[in-house]
Amino acid sequence: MPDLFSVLAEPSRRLILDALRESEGLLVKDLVALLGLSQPNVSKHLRVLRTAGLVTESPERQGRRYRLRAEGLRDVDAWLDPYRTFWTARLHDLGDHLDSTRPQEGPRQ
Amino acid sequence: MPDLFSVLAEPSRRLILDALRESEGLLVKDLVALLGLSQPNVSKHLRVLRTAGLVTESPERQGRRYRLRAEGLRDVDAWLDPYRTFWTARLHDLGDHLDSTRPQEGPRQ
DNA sequence: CAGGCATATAACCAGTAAGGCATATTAACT
DNA sequence: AGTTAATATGCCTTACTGGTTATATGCCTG
Repeated sequence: MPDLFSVLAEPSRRLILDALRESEGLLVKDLVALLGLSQPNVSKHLRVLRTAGLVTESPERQGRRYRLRAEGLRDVDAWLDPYRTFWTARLHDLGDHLDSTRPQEGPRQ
Repeated sequence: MPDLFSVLAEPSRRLILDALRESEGLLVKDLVALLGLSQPNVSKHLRVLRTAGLVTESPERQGRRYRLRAEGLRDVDAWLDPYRTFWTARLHDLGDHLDSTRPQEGPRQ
């Protein structure tokens, strides 16, 4: 129910996503250890993320493995899109001073 | 001080950005009329957006013109980037089954 | 210089959500 | 079944923030 941006507004939540992105699946306890957050806190955040479609959960021998579901972020990407064309236009106007602030840029589609 | 995602988490704020994106500059009163929000409310949001570097303000004959500053969104784009590669990879691995399963966002598992 | 717009700011209220602690649930193992 | 490990949930408190109303500021214009 809460929209994607609100979900991402929580720093801890982004940390969780980052962690999951780099590890292809983690147990709650791993996240707790990794991020130094309390277990209930992590569980709560995971729930929000799951509801938002940003992570998936699957039962495992000892615990539940959470994995990133990056496709959930496509909506953000989509929202960003019209703005993106905007700033590329700008870029061209201003003479790439923008690029210098950002090493490797993967060109948008 | 508040991070970009928190700023974007506010629906009204996104509306303002959208409006500015499509109009190349608007006065506060225009935004008020356009979005049906109260003037102080709009002003507050604009301040947040300005602080976040998402809009610029310039004095005008009768009022202040606010313009979109899309480059401010590059950080979001940058954050998204590693995830983006992720989902393109996935897509390619799984043979687009993701796309088909995502007409309107499936219920939670 | 007075009056009026346009906008910002201040003070305040209310909803909401994060975090902590305790407890419930579930699952494996013995 | 009893114990333990892993995770989820409920309750409570607290902090933050959006929204409103009222007021201040600044700028034109007459």
